[in-house]
Amino acid sequence: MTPRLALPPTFYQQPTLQLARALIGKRLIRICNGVELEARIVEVEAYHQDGDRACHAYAGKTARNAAMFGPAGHLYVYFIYGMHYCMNVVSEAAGTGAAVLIRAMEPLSGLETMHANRPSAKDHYDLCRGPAKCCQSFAIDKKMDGQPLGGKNIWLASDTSIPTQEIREGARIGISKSEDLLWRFWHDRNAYVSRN
DNA sequence: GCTACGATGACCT
DNA sequence: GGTCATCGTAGCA
Repeated sequence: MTPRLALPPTFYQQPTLQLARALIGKRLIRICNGVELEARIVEVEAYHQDGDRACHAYAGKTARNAAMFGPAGHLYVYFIYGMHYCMNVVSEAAGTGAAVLIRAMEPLSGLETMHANRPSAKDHYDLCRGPAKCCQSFAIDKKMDGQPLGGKNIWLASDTSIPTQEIREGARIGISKSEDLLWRFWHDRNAYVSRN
């Protein structure tokens, strides 16, 4: 079994696009009702206030996106479509609005609890195959907004060795602005990715 | 105060 | 591939 050690704060200080790539293969670990949930990240999208009109921080800081302007390595969790939550890893120095959206993960352990958290999932592939599904399986909502990764309830741990050449990049999904930016990164031909 | 809409998912055809 | 549930924000009056 791979180590459970949290990644150091310096990991989150790399530029947003670089961090987005680096997040592919990392493991997200969360303690939920005493059960350890673990999954590896297989799909992400980067968002940055500078020149990215799809970024929630593009128009400046508000109560909703405040966590994006906070220190790197914290969570930005937002509510969308009246019923879903999505989680981001905050990047860049405090004062800059940028983050990486976790779009899909491959469940590794605690699958029983994930299914309990997300009853509509028909199989383990469907537990974390989409940003809102990740939050549902991991029981992440607004209460986690602004929380640090590396605390005792939730943290990121080292790689599950995905070769760099297996990481693909392309246009982000579900946005209607700045669609030209190729800021989505995913593990090629991975069945847990929302779209290949 | 009012209103449009969104970094989605479930279900239908 | 299409529809729609459901509500917090932001933008505007």
